[in-house]
Amino acid sequence: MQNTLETIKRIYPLKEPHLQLLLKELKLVELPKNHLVIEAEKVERSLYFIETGIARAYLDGKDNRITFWFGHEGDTIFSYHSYIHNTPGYENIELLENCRLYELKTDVLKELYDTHAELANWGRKLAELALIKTEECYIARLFKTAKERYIELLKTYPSLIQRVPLGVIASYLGVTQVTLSRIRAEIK
Amino acid sequence: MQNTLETIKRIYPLKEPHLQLLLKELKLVELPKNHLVIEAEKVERSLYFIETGIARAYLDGKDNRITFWFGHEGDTIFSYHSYIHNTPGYENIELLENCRLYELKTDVLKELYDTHAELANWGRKLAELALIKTEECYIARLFKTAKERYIELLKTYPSLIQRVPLGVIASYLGVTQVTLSRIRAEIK
DNA sequence: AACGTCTTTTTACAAATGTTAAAAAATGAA
DNA sequence: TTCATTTTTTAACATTTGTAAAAAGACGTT
Repeated sequence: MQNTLETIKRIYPLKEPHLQLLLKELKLVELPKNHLVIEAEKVERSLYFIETGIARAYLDGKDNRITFWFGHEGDTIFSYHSYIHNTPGYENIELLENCRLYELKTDVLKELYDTHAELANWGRKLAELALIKTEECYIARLFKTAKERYIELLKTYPSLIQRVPLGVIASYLGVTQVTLSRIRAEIK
Repeated sequence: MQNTLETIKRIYPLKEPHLQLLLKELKLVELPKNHLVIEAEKVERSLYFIETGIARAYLDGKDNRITFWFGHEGDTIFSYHSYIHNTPGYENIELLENCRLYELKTDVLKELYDTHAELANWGRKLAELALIKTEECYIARLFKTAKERYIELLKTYPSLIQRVPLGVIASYLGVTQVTLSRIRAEIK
């Protein structure tokens, strides 16, 4: 659980007893490629830490499917919308390869938040960090061209191109697959 | 302080003593239209609750200025990026009219988080709610056309059109002012 | 009212991206 | 290897949006 442990510690420095309180609630789950970890229209009862593997979040529109997030080792899979409103979320999160995840039940998490100030602060930090990541994603989308974001994606997730159809990546970049092909032709 | 009080209570139900701990740290500031509450390249030491008025966040690109957020009564003005990393943020937040704000120093806030579990949970909820708002903004941008988002903006901030140059709104919608004019011509 | 300034709309044209379909390339199974 | 299937690229054309500049409108001042 090396990656997950580091992730948890990096979020907020927990003292040993509180760290153990959290760790003992984690359950290793090994899930196959294409598995839907989070399903739209369902109320989610768990969050996950990605120990190994890659995942994506997508959302179906009227006549298209848009991927708006990729996650890998050290990232968390968490439908905040579903968790906060206690209603079905809007996103699907799918594994792009066989993954090892650590699962944490949200009702356990809420209980921990209510009973331990240290863990409440850890949870605050978890949300704050997720917030600035989302914000960065949003702003990158506003200020960078699809070409710039494609080049960055290659750096951040070098293995992605091997494993994901280009149509998925194109939707993440906000262009059609044809345009992505033109971008690829341009930069090589 | 009606609006701010309601905002604070709505975030997370604080019991009276903890609510007072927070309230007594708030300081009313009245600031004029066009004032920059948050400045890019500066480390921010406060967050603000909008009691009355409208504000916007913008960011300067190479040759353009993009507005990516509007806020009004009940919203908070908070540079999470600057606060979390303790480095200068990237956004400017400008008042679009004379505003009454309640200011809260971030070092006071951190102190409260560390010493009171209730307030740590309030802070967690503050971040969680900000997160899903940002997420919704991001997703709306991916799935809705500029026209749809313009119509929604008219509903959410009916007064905005009166007070903000259309160029600003166009940048928020992700189109040029010419295109926004075309949209406006189309829907009336 | 008349003037200057700023904002918004309109126009004409250019550039970028989308659409559709076909060709080429890659992949996997027999 | 060969064949069938899927994915990616290319091409031709249509549509949308951007750019630049002019026209129209709004606003405040004298």
